Amino acid sequence: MPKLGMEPIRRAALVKATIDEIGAVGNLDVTVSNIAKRAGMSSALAHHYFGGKDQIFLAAMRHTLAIYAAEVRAALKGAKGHNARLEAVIRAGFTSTNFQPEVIAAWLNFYVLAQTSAEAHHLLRIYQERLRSNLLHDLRPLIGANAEGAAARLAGLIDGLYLRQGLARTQAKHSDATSQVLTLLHIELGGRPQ
Amino acid sequence: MPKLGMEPIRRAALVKATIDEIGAVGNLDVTVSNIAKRAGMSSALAHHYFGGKDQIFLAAMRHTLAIYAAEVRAALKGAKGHNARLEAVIRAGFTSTNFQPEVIAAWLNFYVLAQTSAEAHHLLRIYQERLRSNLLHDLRPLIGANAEGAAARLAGLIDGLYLRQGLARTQAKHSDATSQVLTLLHIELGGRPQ
Amino acid sequence: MPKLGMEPIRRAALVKATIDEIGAVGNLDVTVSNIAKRAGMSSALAHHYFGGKDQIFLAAMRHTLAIYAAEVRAALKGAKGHNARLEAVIRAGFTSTNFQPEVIAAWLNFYVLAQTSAEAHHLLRIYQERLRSNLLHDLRPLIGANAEGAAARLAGLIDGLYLRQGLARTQAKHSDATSQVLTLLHIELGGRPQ
Amino acid sequence: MPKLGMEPIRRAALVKATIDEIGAVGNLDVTVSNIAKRAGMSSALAHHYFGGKDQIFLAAMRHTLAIYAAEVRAALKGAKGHNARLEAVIRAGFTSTNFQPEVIAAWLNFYVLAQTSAEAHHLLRIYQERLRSNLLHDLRPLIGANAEGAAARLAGLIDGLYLRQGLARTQAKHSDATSQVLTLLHIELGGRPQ
DNA sequence: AATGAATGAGGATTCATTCAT
DNA sequence: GATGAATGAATCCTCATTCAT
Repeated sequence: MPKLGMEPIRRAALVKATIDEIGAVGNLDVTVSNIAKRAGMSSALAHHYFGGKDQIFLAAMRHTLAIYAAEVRAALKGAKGHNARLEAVIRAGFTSTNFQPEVIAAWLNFYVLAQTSAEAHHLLRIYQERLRSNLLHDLRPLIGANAEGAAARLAGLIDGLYLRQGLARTQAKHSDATSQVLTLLHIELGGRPQ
Repeated sequence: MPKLGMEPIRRAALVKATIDEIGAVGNLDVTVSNIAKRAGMSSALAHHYFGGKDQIFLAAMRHTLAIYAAEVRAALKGAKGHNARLEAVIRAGFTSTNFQPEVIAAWLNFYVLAQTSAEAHHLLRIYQERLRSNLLHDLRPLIGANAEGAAARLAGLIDGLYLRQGLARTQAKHSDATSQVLTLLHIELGGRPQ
Repeated sequence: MPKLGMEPIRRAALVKATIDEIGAVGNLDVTVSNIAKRAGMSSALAHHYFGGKDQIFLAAMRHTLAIYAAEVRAALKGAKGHNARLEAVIRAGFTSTNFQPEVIAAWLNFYVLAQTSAEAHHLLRIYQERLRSNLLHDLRPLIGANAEGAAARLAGLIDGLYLRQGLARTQAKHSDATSQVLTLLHIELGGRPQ
Repeated sequence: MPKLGMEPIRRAALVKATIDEIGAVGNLDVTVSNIAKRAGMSSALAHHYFGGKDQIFLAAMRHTLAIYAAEVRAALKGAKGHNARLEAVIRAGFTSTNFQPEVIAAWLNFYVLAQTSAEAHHLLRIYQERLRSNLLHDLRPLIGANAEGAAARLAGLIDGLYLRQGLARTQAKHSDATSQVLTLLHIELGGRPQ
């Protein structure tokens, strides 16, 4: 067998390497060569499988978003009731998987990429819309007309804490970020600030 | 006859051009040549005045931060009372000056720059700390022990809304962003969500 | 089951594809991959059968020259008398088969190839020599000492018209080219220009 | 040692180097690096002055065509009478300047370039049209209705002999080529072949 | 017989930066 | 003060070619 079926393996390795490399370098000025090296192959092969640097970035982005989406879905599966579901959605965003330095760095850079790449822009929009709709779905039964605003604030705070975490070079205390958002959820639902 | 006092003029022109160029391109992959062209001079002169690309970026960043700081200071000057001061701080961040597309794009890119440049990192930290301390200063008398958390949430939301605005290519409705934060302030102070 | 006798079929397909590809691209910057794709096989197989790009080009060249030679031979077979034979040789060069855009493009590129490839140079020489000798063979009995010059001019004109046809992107009016050469033949044989 | 007004000097050096390099390599697979090296500068500078490889080629082509045109013009200036003018036009094409190996190689490659580059195509068309019109201008008064055909044949023969000279690696006997065309002129004008 | 996998080599192009004037 | 000139160092991408299966 002529070493068949390498494509998915190679692609996965490249996607992983891309995120790691972006995390290591801190921006999108990563070279295809270095990504490929990190993934254990030649840059030519990376081009062969992805067609170009842009495609590699987009694949990495899709992967990151997919992981996030999967975590949310998994979290929702075990949650009963609106409150539990809202909590689950929030916690999913700050999972240790999602809150690794490389991933945070990648997220930030995807926002930059979205300034130039229509596709990246689109992907980010989808993420935002999904987050908003997830929150709205369970906020509405609880607080009705206030749900819209609450969802916007919760989503905004989640993104803002992510952004800020990119700056804090400390080993991410995701518990902090999580609890801030959960607190906001609490008070949005009518509880006292704490 | 050598023109006297050109330096500050040239530097200002370059700083302005840098922000505009970053806004136009959407990321930090702007060339010194293009910045210089935009500022009406040769790239060699840009190097002469700033020493290098990094310094140009940092100067642009300092400028943006300085503008922001000035707007906050001015807003605080006319504000009486804790509530008014908190509102002023919040509103200052979403001034039309600060909320121009180029400026938003620049902010985002400064976060990226802070991943690699210690100086940029430092500047962003100062901004964050100042925002936090401004909020804290007037929150503490009002809500005491809850002030810390409230400040973190308000600051996080401000940054998050900024980030999100970078994506929305619509002509910035800064009123929306402002009112979201003001609403959060309101409920953090014990009001009912609205 | 290994297919038997595939070799000649594959080789023929590649030769055909090469000429078409050169015609489509317009120069020798064609890739083995594209040629192979056009021929319905992998580039590895193309290498397997020909050993390398150079060999593929040479095979395509030999094929083109062979076709030409065959057409001349066929035309001569039905021609009686010196005049008829000369006409036949001339007409054979402008057959619709030989005068297809791809073929003309290929010819031009073979001249370029002959600048670097000794073998290509050799093949082109053979073609030229054969044309010259064909013309000479029937000119000599008719015009004696003038035959050498007349042959050189006729051959030169044939090649020149070919070259020019490469430029004219119009659907080849081979009749024009043919009649120009036939007219030259006429006057070389002592007729009045017309 | 940067001086002012280097541009025309550099451009001229690059054009010259391009023709020489094409002559040396035998085709258009020349590298900008090698052209630049031959011209005594870095490839970056070559790009700076021309913008890209294509532009370099076109400049070389324009230069070659301009030289040719100048030689024709000069030759015509000293020629009195239709016969003399026709001879002058013909001889000009085979001047030692135009008939250097590099120049012949360049011509051939320009024909190839014209298959892909609209601009190159255009330039070659202009050359052909000018040659045709030059010939026609002096043929018409002499042979009237036959002028069109004669011009086509003369132009075709000139190009064909050029093409053939590209193959003959012998130090160009331009006298031969010239005399062939002059003989054709002679017989087109009603003389006996010789 | 046939091909997917893989790569080394090379080339066009860009750009920050330096320097002499 | 100001700039044209100049380049070295990258970087993306392509492609002929090889090899294991």
